[in-house]
Amino acid sequence: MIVVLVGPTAVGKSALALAVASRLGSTGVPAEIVNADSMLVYRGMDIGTAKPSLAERAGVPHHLLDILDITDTATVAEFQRLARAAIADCRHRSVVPILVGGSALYVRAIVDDFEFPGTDPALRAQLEAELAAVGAERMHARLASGDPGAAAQIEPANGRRIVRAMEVGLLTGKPYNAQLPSRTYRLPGVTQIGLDLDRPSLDIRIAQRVQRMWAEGFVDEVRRLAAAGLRQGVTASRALGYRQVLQFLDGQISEEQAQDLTISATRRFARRQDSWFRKDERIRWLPALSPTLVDQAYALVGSHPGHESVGPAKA
RNA sequence: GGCCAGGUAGCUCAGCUGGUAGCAGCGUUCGCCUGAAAAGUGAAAGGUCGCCGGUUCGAGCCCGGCCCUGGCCA
Repeated sequence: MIVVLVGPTAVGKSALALAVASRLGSTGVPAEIVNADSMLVYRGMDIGTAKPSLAERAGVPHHLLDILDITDTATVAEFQRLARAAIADCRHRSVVPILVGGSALYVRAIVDDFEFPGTDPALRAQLEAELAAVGAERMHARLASGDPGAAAQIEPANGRRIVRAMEVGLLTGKPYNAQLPSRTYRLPGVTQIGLDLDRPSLDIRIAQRVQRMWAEGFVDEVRRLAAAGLRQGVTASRALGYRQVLQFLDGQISEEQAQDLTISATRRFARRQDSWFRKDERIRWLPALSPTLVDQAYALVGSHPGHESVGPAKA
């Protein structure tokens, strides 16, 4: 079996994962946590990502934390490979993997039938340069002439997706399938648990969390990382909070603005996460603030068939 | 008490010589998403234009009075 914990930022996924892991452990079922978060993979990005501390992870092994350098570019496809390997590894050792993530695309890429067409850095760079020179509208028109189906699915202003569609087209010679695959698990015994919290409460928690980050020295963390090349990191430099603090360090905005912008950007992100997860009818939702949350989660996990044995998983 | 500026969308503001208020920014709501996803993108809702009266065919815009806010002078 495999447990998947999803939900917007700041609802308490990490804490619940630890609690469920130790609960399972106490009943003789070892469990380990597999991170499915695109920013927790970066070494040195601790405060701003609310990464579980070493002390917190002491009892439970965590996978896929601190595996990339700030300047590396994280990608879904790569993450998919690593996470599936980690899950397979757990299963071989009869350990229950608990996948924790806030990005539906990442989670689905790991757990669902999901295949990514290849990529080519040089081609990508060339297309991106053209996009920058010509603009999204023109690129969209070009896409439309070669692959009308994809163009119809992609917004004319969405340069990012246009470039990727063109890249795939040039690489495979086939039209780009701009449709997401159906929601079907490729792994057996998946229990997906979502943490639910009303907007006002979540907004408050987000604001408090960001303020706490500042109090814990977030700005210094970013300053250190900036010296280590954070600005060169394509993905890392865009992380919530890090981007805003970089703008502050560059003198574009005030520190107070950086904090306010971080809060509002995080709120917006939480909304996007929400609309993503709400569509997945396989998720079992639990009230995030319930005093019996751990019991409820454990009940869902424990009742799942496949508890006793799991066949060799192919990943 | 006098002078000046200002009171327009939840917030910050724009507004033509008076002719049905702005594709405004932020926020909110809803949607899209296959190698940057803590990314990228689309749409919608929302206003008795401070209050009362006057001029006018017609006033957010002109006139008078009042209320409120900020600043300057006493």
